[in-house]
Amino acid sequence: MTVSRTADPNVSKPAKVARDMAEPEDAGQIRMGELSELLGYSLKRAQLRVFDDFIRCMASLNLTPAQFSVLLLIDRNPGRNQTEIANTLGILRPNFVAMLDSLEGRELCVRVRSANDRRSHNLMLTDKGRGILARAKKLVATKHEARLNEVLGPANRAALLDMLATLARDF
Amino acid sequence: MTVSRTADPNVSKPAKVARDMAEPEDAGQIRMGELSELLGYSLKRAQLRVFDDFIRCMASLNLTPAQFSVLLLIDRNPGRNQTEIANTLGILRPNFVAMLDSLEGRELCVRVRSANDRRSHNLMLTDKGRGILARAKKLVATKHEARLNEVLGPANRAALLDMLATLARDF
DNA sequence: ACTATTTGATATGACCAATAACGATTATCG
DNA sequence: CGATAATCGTTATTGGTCATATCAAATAGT
Repeated sequence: MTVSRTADPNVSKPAKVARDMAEPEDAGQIRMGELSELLGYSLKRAQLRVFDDFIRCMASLNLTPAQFSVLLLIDRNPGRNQTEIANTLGILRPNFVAMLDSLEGRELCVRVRSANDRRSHNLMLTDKGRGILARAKKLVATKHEARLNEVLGPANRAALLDMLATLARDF
Repeated sequence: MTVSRTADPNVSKPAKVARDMAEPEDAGQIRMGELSELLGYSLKRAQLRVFDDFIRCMASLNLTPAQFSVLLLIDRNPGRNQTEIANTLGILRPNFVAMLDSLEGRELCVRVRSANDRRSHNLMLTDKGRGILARAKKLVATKHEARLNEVLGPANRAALLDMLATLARDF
């Protein structure tokens, strides 16, 4: 993609507001055209904002959205191997290795060689990992999702979630 | 982020469906846990799908979502400079250079040194660029957005767009 | 005039996505 | 059994995007 996370758009050039005449007549706001009707564009924009807020809310725990989702999934499905966890998150197995290295290096989870199949690793959280995850969940609920509820309202938030799930599933 | 575009998630391991007993009792679906309630997660997932479809719909014209948005913006705001266009799209100026190089190389737009300010380039579409843009808009309307309407329904699509705009604006 | 700022551009680094390939292990099946 | 194929985690590598610092040229401010 291309839409940046920090190059805040529509900064609107507050410099030279209300010009005292004499200029090519434009110099005003830039017209978005049918861009405002493009679902994909708004989708991307909203996603970047939401992720940004998520990261800010998690700053004290230093967890990215992806890391959070991995911890969550391992906690809910202890003993699954890397391929299974990576696949359900849409992460390719090669790229999942470094990610697990990081989490395991922080002692949030462990790889345990499976007894049945000595090729695979059974993944599970450490006590520390469960503690961090619990704190992370609280932060998400009280800071992140709470803010979403403020902006959207509970009903809209639920409706939005439903539509997004529909898109991710049936599109 | 981390969610991949092609590592299709929830492939669900159709191998070994309906096992004839005798297994560690799990081996079934992986539990998503509160991940299904995480707005950011669904947002990302949906965004990747929509962009993927956009790219497929545009395959004949070879336009990415970002390139399409640039052409659209230049068409609606001819004569603006690179900084202005890049900023409103959330693209950083350095990263916008190669993008314009590509579009200009395909003769879809041109940079014209400004007479007033000889530092800046006035951007405008070529005739070819306008032609491509017109065809692109048709493809988006008849293939891409039409499909979104099918899956969501017109009312839901409008509501979704509104909520996403709200998020991108007020969040 | 002198300094500061702006514009487009270059170079570079960090990170993510994607593919191919490898060693170790397990499954298949003739 | 034994050969072949498939799977698991891993490494290496490539291409793409995002971000920062910096530059020369041009302009603005004083």
